[in-house]
Amino acid sequence: MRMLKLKRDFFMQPTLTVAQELLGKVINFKDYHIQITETEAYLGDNDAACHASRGITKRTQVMFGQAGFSYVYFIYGMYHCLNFVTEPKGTAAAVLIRGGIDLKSKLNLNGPGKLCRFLGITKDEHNALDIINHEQFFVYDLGMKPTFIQTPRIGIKVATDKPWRFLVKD
DNA sequence: GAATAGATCCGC
DNA sequence: CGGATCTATTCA
Repeated sequence: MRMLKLKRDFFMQPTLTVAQELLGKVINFKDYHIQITETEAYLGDNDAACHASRGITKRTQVMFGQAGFSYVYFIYGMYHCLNFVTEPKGTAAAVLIRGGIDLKSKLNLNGPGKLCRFLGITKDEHNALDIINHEQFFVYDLGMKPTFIQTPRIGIKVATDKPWRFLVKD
């Protein structure tokens, strides 16, 4: 099985491209291997649904940084959501990991909050990590190209006309 | 300082 | 549907 660790070049691509290409990739987090089945693209420029659309804050500053970093935010007082930053420094954009499959337990982690709870990802410990140069937290490619479908994004109230959600066809 | 809404999930 | 209860924005 081919196991190719993604380089920063991958995340430097346009965000919509990265969101599509991430499907079928595997997140290695400590001893967990999560195959990504669902992503959403968030573009800071002209995307009202993006946290960074109204300027830089302490929470969103990571999205303005370099591609290939993790962006973990805390929401609703209970759940964390994992994103990967895309685009060069100065451009706020990220891909939200909405769902995946744990390759060991075969659990279907359908939902960003669920996924992060399973992995034990927290904003305090795992935000703004460089996943290109990290021992226990990175993404690798198995060389597979799953067929996917494209739908409007979920759980937001604005910009729902943008079909920037991608999920692997079952 | 207070009020409110939000990229969520679970239990009743 | 309501609860959990953090973060950022808006209003006073």
